Amino acid sequence: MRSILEAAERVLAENPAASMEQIAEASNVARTTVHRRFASRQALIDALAASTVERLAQAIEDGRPDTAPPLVALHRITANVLQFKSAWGFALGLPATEGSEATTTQEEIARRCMGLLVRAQDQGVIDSQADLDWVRRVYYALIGEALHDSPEDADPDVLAIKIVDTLLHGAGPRTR
Amino acid sequence: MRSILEAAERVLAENPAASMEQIAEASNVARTTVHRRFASRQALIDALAASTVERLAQAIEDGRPDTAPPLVALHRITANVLQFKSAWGFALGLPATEGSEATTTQEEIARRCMGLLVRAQDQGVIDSQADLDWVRRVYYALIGEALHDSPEDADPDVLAIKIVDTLLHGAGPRTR
DNA sequence: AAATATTGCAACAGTGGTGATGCAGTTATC
DNA sequence: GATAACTGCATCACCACTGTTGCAATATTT
Repeated sequence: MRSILEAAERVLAENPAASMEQIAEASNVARTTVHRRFASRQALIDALAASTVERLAQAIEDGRPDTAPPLVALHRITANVLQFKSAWGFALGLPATEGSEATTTQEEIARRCMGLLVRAQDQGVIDSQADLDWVRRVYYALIGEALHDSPEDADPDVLAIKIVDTLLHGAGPRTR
Repeated sequence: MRSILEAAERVLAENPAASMEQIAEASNVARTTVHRRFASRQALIDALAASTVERLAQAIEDGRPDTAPPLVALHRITANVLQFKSAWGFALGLPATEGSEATTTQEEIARRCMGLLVRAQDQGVIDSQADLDWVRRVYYALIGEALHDSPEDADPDVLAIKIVDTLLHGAGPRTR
């Protein structure tokens, strides 16, 4: 059950169009068995997406987004998410069914993130004029980009520093 | 010929797994005709990717990346690319064959971009400590993100300002 | 050990896409 | 206007994937 989802993660990460056969093979199970657990390919994908996004939400929660000081939370959450995504990230981009559990949780995560950004803005960590929706999307993009080339080797904390620094100060010259 | 590629762009943008049939239909042509022009599905995709990335390179060149002042070039190129990508951007993410014409041109574009960033750094527009490879990827990501929600309506110049500003200064408080 | 559930295997029908071909009608070229 | 090129259409063989089922073998429970 869980092992099938794990195998699916691995296989689909390499080839999003992989067949049920390949997934079954990767989890050392007959294709029929997969079909017995998951009525359809879509059902499997939904289950995978839901399970993964659920754990992502947990990793974020561990950073205490609405109680820790914004900067601290930002760092901790970034590091947690990096670590999680580098191992399980693929399934988060999976095309889950409209209105599925995965989608709902994703939205919940976005709300959590916005809440954190609002607190950061209130405390002057983010410019008061900033478009927080844009900031959030940039934040997401930076995380994705950081993983794009430093998959295994890099220390999540180091990467997190880089991301938060870029998010807040950009690439322009430092005036201090 | 060209009209088929244009239709393919439109159709594949909505559904990357679209069939030759759907592409043919969208270009008001019989499926056989498509097959007569493009030996295989992959050949069509390669041609589409090559043609598109070629025009992107032109749009970048129009911004004079290695003669105009870095900030000016950055703005102009960003606006040009935004405009181009909002209309034709999808095909740029297409899985072209290894070592195809499209891939080569992509690399050429990346080199052009790096050259511009180096000049920007030399002139103090970008921090002398900055990791230019990272900056370039962040730049790409910002462009992608900007298009993600403002597809048609927005003025490319306004978006370009937002992107360059974020790239150089981030979301932190303004000290001026 | 007996009963139950789970699995692998083989086989099947169904679907949908790919790529090719022959032919007849249409369009462009000279 | 004749010729050559192109197109649509119908059809074909072929393949890969999905989803189902029956059955025998294997694990699990009790």
